[in-house]
Amino acid sequence: MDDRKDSTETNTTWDSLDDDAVLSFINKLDSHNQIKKNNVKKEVLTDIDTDVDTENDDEPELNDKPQEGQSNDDMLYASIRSSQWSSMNDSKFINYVNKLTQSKQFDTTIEVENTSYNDVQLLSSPILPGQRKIEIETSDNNNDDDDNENDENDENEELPYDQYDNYEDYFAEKNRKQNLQGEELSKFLKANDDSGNDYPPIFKNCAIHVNGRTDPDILQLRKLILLYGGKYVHYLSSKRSVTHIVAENLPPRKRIQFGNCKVVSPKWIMDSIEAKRLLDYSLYRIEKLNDYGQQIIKFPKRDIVEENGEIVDDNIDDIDNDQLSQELSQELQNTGIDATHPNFLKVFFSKSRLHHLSSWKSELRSNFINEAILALQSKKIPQNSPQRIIMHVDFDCFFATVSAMKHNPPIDINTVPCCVTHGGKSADIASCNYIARQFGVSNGMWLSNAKELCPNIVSLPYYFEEYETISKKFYQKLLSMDINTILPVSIDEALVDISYLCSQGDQNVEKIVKGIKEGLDSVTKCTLSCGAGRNVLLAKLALRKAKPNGVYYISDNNDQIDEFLKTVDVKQLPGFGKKLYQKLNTFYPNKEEITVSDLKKIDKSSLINTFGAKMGAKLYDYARGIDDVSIDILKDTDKYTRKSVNIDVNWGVRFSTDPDVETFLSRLANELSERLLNIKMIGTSITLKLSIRHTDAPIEPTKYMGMGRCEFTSKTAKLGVATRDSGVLGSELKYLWRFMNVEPKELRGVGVSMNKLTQDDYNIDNKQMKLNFTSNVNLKPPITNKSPSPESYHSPVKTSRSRTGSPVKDDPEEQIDWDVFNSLPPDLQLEIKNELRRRKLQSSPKKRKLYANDKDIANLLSPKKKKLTMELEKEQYLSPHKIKEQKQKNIVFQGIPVTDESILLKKLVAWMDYTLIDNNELNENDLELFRDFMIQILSSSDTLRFLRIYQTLKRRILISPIQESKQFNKWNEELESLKQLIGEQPLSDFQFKF
DNA sequence: AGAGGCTCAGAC
DNA sequence: GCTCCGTCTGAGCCTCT
Repeated sequence: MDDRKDSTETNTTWDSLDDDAVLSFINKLDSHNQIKKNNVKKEVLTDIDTDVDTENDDEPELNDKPQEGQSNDDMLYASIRSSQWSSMNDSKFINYVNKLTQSKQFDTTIEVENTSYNDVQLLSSPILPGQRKIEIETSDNNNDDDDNENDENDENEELPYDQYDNYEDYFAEKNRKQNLQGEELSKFLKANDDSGNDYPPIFKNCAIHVNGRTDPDILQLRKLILLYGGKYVHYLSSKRSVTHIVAENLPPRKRIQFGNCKVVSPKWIMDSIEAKRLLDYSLYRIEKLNDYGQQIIKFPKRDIVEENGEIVDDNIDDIDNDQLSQELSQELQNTGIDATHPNFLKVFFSKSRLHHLSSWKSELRSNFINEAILALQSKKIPQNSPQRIIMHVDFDCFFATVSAMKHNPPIDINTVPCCVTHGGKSADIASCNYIARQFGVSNGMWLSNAKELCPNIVSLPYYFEEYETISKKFYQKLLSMDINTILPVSIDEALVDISYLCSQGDQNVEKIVKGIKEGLDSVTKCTLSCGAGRNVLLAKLALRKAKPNGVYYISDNNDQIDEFLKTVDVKQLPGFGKKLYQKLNTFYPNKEEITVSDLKKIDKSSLINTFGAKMGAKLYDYARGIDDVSIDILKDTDKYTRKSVNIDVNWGVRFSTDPDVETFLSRLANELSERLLNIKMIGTSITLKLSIRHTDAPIEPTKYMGMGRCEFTSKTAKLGVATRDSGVLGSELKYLWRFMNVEPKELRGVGVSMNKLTQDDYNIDNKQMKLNFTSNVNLKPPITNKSPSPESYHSPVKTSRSRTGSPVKDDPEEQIDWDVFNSLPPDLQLEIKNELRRRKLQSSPKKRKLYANDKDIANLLSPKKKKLTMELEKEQYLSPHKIKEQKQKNIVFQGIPVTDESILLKKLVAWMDYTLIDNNELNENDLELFRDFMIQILSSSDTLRFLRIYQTLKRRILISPIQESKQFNKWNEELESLKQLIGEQPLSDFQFKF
C-alpha cells in the first residue's frame, strides 16, 4: 500500500514530469493496487447509503425520542446497551451507526472526556522504522490480522459473542485479552528499545486509523468512536491530514473500515507493515503543527525544528489536555475548515495572497517610506531638473516568475506555461506567465478554467517569503540610485522620480531607463518593465506598452503625447474600471473599443454630469495627458498616514448560531487590537461590515468556502473614546451584530474597520488614570506601585477638562484608562462597559439612528407594523384542520413564525435589552401582544418551546446590568405570570427548574 | 451648506 | 479533494442638522 509513496519519493522526480505523465503513472499504480485489493475478500464500506442491508431482523429499533436530562453520550450508550449491536456483522453495524448518527437526536458537539497523561498506562510504544523485527507471542496466537488477510479469518478470531450474556461481560473479557497483548508488546519494546527514547503512551487498546485526509466522515468517525466506547481520543496529525487516531478504551472488535477510516486492533498495529510506516510517518510529522495548530502529542528528546523557524517545545509535561480535547472536538465537529476554528484567522491570513499584498503595501507605506526619506535626504539630490520624469517600474508576472525560479526543480518561465495557485479546481490564479497568457489564461481565473484553455499549465505554489526577499533587493537597488523620490506602489511595483538622473550624462531618457531596468533585472534575477513620462499617468500608460520585459518612454513633447494617447484604450487609464467604462459606453453605445481620443471629444460638463465632479474633471485631464498627482514622499507625508485599519474575512465564513458569530467577532476584535498596537494607533469609530448570501444565490457557492453572490451592509459605532482595547472593540462589534439582525447561517463574510485613527500617545501620559462611576459602581482604587496624585483617585474618569483640574460629570469626552480597566475583575468590567454604553447612547444623538433601522424591534413594535402582525395571526383560524407543524408556523410574533426560534429569541432579547439596558419605554400593548403569543404557543401543546423562550428571557433578565427600573419590574412581572401559565397546564410530565 | 454615514469602485 | 475572494482610499450620494 505504501509502495506508491516509496516509489514516488525515491525513484521519481515528480517535478520533472508533466501532468499527463503524472496521471498515467498514478493510474498504473492505482490499477496495480486495485488488483491486489480484489484478491482479498473484504468488506469495504465506502458508500454506506447505497449499500443498505435489507435484512434488518437483528437491527435494533432506533429510539428517536430524546429523553430529558440525558446527555448525548448517555443516549448513545443507552442505545448501545439496549441493542444487540455486538451480534451484528460489519455491514449491519455500520448501517446501524449511520442511522443512529444521522438521526437528529445527536448533537454534533460531543464532549470529550479529559484524561491526564499520567493516568494512562503505557502499554505499547510506537515501532521505529528499520528496527529489529518484532515477534510477539500473543495469547490466541493468531497472525492473520494484517491488511491482507480475509474477513472470515477475522470472524474466527473474534470471541464468540453468544457466550456472553451482556455486552459488559463480553467487553471485559475481550479487553482483558487485549490488555494482555498490549502488556506483552510493551514488555517486548521496553526490553528491546535501546534508543533511550521515552515515548508517550500511544496505544492502549485499539486504534482508529484514518487513512487519508480530514473529510466529512470524520464526524461520523467521532461518533463511531463513541459508539465503540472510546472515551478519549488522541490523534496524530500531519499536515492537512489526520493520519492516525488512537482511542483509549475501545472495546475490541475486528477491524472495520468506515469510509476511509479504519478501526484496528493492537495486534494489527503490531503486525502490519502499513501500521509501522504510518507510525513512522506520524512520528516524524507529529512535531509539525498541522495547518490549524492541532499538534497534539509532543515527543521528548527529539530536536526537530519547525519549518518556519519555530522550535517545538519538547516538554511533554506541557501538554494541555483540556486544550487538546477542545481542539480535537472542534476539529471533529467541523466537517470542513471554517471560520469557527480558533486558529482560522491566523491560518487564513498566512495563506491569503491578498492579505499579503495588503500587509506588504502598508509595510512599505510606513517602514520603507521612512527609510527612503532618510536615504534621500542624505543624498541631497537637486530637485530643480528642467523636466520632470516619472518612471513606473514593475516586475513581469512577479509571483509566477519568483515561484518558477524558486521551485525545485526550477521551471523555465520562458517556455513552460505556469501560474501560481493553491491548487484545486476553483483555486484563483494569482499570477501567470506570458506563455500561459497566450492561451488566454489570465490572473484571477480559476485553475480549472485555465486548464481548459491551456491543459499543460503548471500550477506552482506560493513562496511568500521569497517574494519579500526579492522585493527587498528591488527596493534597495532603487534606493541606491540618485533618484529624486520614490513611492512604493506594491511589493513589485514603484513610482520613481528620475528627473535628476535624466538630466545627467547624454540625457537619453530611454537609454537611462533601460540601464535602470537592466540593473534591476540582474539584482533580482527577474525581468522587469519600465514606463516613463512627464507625469504618473504617462508613466503608467507607458509601462503598459513596455510590458513584458521592456521599456517605453513617452517623450516630453505635447504632440507626441497626443499622438500616443490617441490609440490608448480608455480601460488602461488608471482608476478606470468596469463601471466607469459602462458609463462611458452611453456616449458610444456601438463602439467596440473606446480610445482616449474618443474620450477627448466629450466636453467637460458632460463628463462631470456623467462621472461626478471629481472623476469627470480627472477624466477630462487624462484625455489630455494631464495629471498633477505628486509622488513626493518628502513633501506630502500626511497623505501616507493611515486613516483606517480593516480586517476582512470573506472566505470560510460558515456559522450556524449567534454564539459562533460572537466568538468570531471577539477574535476579530483581538486581531484588530493587535494590528492597531503594531502601528501604535487608537480609534474612535468602529464599523462592522457583513456580506450576506444573496437570496438568489445557492447556499453553497461553486467556489469552495467562497462567499458567492452577496449583499453587503455595514454599520458604524462611535466609541466616544479613542481606544484599541479588544474587550471594548469586541463588545461593540457584538452590539452592532445584534442590531444588524442577520441570520448567522446566511453570513458569508465579516469585516471590521477601525476609523478616526489617532496616534496613541495618551497611553504613555495617563498611566495613573482610574475608573469610577460613582453612581453605580464602587471601585476600590487599584493598587499601583507608583503613588498616584490624590486627584486621580477621585477623578478617575478622565475628561477633556479634567486636565485643567475641573472634572465635569457626564462629559461625553471622558476617557478611560484601559490598563486599569483590564486589571479589574470581569464582572466589574461588564458593568462599566454597560455603563459606558448607557452614557454613550444618551450623549450621542447619532446613536439613536440605530433604532431608526426598520429591522429593529422598536420599530417593529410600532402601531403600523402591529396591524400587519394581527392580519397574519388572523390567518390561523381559517383552517382548523391543519397539521400541528403548519399550525405552529402560523403562530407569529412580529412577523416571525414561532418555528424560526433562533430569530425569534434574538428579537425578543434585543427588545428586552432595548427596554432594560437602554432604558426605553416598555410598551403595554407590545407586552400584551407578547403574552397572547406565548399563550398561543402553550395552547398548541408546544410546551418545550414555551419553556425555551421563557428561560431565555429569564436568563437574560438575571444577567441584566440594570436590576432596578420600571421596565425591569414590568418584565419580571410578565415572566412571573408566564410561569404561572405553565402551572395551569394539564401537562405535568415535564420537569422544569426555575 | 456642511458633516457624517453608508456604499461602491478601483488598485495591488 | 476542496482552498485561503484583503485592505486601503476616495468619491458619490444620502440624511440629518
